[in-house]
Amino acid sequence: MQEGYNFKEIEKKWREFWKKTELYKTDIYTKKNKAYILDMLPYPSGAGLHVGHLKGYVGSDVTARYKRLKGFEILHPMGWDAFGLPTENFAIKTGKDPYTVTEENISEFKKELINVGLSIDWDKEINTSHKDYYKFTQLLFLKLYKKGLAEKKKSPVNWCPSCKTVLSNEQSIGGVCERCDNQIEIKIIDQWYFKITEYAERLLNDIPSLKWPVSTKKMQEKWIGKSKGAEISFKIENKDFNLNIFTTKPETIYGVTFIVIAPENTLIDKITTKEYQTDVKNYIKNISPQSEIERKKDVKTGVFTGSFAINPINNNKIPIWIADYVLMEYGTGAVMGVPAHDKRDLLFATKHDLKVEFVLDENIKDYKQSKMIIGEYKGKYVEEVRDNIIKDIKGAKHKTEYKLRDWSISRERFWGAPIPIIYCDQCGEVPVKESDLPVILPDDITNYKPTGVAPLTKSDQFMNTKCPNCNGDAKREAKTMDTFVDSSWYYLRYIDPYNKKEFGNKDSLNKWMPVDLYIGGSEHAVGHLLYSRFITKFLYDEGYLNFSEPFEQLKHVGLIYGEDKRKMSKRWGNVITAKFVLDEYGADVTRLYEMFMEPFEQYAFWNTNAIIGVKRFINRVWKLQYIISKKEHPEETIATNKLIQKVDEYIKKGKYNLSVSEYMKYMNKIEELGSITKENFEKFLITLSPYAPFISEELFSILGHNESIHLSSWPQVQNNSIKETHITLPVQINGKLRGTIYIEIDSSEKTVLEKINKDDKLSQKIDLENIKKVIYVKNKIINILN
RNA sequence: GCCUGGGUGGUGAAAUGGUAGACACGCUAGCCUUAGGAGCUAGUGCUAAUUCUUAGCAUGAAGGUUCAAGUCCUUUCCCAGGCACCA
Repeated sequence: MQEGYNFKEIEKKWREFWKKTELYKTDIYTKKNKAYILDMLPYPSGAGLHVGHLKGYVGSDVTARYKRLKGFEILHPMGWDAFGLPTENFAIKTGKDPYTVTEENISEFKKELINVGLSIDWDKEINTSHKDYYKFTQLLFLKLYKKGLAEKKKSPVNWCPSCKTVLSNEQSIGGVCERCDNQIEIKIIDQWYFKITEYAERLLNDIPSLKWPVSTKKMQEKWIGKSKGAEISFKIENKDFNLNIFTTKPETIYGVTFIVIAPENTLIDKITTKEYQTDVKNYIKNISPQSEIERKKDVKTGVFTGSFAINPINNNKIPIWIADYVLMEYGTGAVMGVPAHDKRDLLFATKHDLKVEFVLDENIKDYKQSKMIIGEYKGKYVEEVRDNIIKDIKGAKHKTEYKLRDWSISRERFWGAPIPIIYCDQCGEVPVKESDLPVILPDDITNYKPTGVAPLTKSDQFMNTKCPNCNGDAKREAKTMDTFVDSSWYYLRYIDPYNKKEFGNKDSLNKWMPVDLYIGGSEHAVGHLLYSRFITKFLYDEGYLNFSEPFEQLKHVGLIYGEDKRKMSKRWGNVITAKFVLDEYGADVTRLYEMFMEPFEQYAFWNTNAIIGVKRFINRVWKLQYIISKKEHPEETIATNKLIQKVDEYIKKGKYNLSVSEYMKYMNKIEELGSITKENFEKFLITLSPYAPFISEELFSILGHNESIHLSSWPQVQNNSIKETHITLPVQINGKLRGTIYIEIDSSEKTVLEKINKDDKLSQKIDLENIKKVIYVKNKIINILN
């Protein structure tokens, strides 16, 4: 009587065994080659872990286990992005404190991740909300501060009226809050910034060297948004100052018919003439409360200032307007209006009856192919004359602009790392001494409710301190850091998580970094991934690291949607929890199915019905132990070699779905042959073990091994073993498939034609006497043209 | 509008320019079973017919290159994701 496969007992047994034997512990000081396989730091939300979260973790675990079998020392850690708004909001809602909420969520997440059989070294677990971690987040702040790369400035910020906090540009894409989808307002307040813009050029230049998805690299390039052009200074009639504009097409200066400045531009008061003051005030009053999203209209509103500028190339007098289609944040907050060669300027000119003057015979397909039609350089291509024109314009210079803005990092919320700054009446803004870190979050706050004022101001215990300079009474900065700061350096901490003095031991960091394979969702294409690159470059400059890119290879995991094709969410009731699938089908089946259902990077709709195929497969794997035979079939050897090669290739390429197909093909073959040798069975189990670590471990031990399958080596392909001797060759006649013939491998054209001649069916279809041409690709195809 | 990806059976999907649809789900028939939402066997792109065979048609559409195109080139339509007044 054959026993069925009882995953519940068996998986439990091996989970305990792996824990007890510390099977997945990383030896940081190893002499072996290293591989750092990392998942993006999960946010332990109260909603729990669902099947979509698992997919990425299984993919990285497959790779980690594969590389372990290939003889690498593996660092495959896990931790928690534990600070943040949702936890704080949940705490407010339930009356619990964020510490407890976080602990509960982490423990739930961790349990499921262990159940799924990830080969994680849990000794290296990190938690960004733990003081031993955020001490170094604060240290990072101080290091940046000392280099002038962290600074407080009053500036317009994205404000979420619902979360009552500031958001970064990356968190407010499209003018809505990333967390709650509310519309963003623009507020002008004191905020802390990291000057990522200082690194714009380097962040851009290193993109080509990354083994990342093209789309992500392109997104970063666009986000950084480098444009080369010129800054041109315009004299203003009857005024003693100039107005600077930025343009990428300085050659069109001949066609400037007006100047437009942004409504937020501080020069407006000085430029506006008396008689236009009321108009201008009204205009600005009407547009300023509007959010950016409302400003993105094709209607180009604007108002005349009453003043005129002088075009430096031809001394033409041109009107200066104010319009909200000009953005203060980019360039100089003023543009030259060239309606003939700019769509927006044309819309504006048409609406406000402004002149249109052509400069170029514009080539619609390629601007570079346009020729000048007026001025000194008439008849020449734009590209050749640009530099000369910049030279010709008095007060013009080459200028490069970036769309990238500084990184806003301060938040008016409680559940984050406090910014280590002290305000002293005598000394002003003073950084906390490094030796005084961490600045610990207080435990005397019970009401976190967002009011717009940082909650930490309510804690006297926290706020009151002494000035590190003069020892006088002083107050602490009450804002906390955005969680993206926590996660901008965490990948370093896994290497040396207990280090009390530094981010991590320098030698260890340099040995283990960069991350060899980084797996996570594409939603972090510009936020987290750009911040991490910036921080790595900064720490490189500071001499802590000898590498300047943190993630060598990046792979995105596709989202899993609910069975109803909507995003998995409590709101729709379509969440398939990790717990449910693991309880129902076990870890091996869950893992295999998540890898099998579609290409890894692709989004998918969950389908519980389809999981049965993998379940059947696992049951068949279990039954292989009953058909072990001493006699090896030649086809069995061929199939085994092929399996090893294919799976090897597919894991390397991240084509996880295709390796699962290979296992199934192999299984079909073995069942057809009716037996398998112990040796081949072992090889099969080892190649399967990265995907199905439990059943492969159990069967390996049943085969008599005392040591874990996960400590064995990837099987070798036998080169001198039996190879396929015959193949089926497709036969085409005039380009159409008419049949196949079974031939010896590497047969000559002559042999093949003879064989076709002997084939009753094929020879009837071909006029073998009148062959015009034969195309024979060895072992691939033969095409006979009559 | 711009930047990425994609359009292949009833479904998820495979295919270094060389037998399109591997592998799996589903479906159909049969076996086994008290039962099947378990298991096993066979079949399954579409359309014809003279149906154990054969022919034609099939990878969003239209052209092109080639002995040969899902794959390369040109035009075009549609879908998904991202960005979007960046001068």
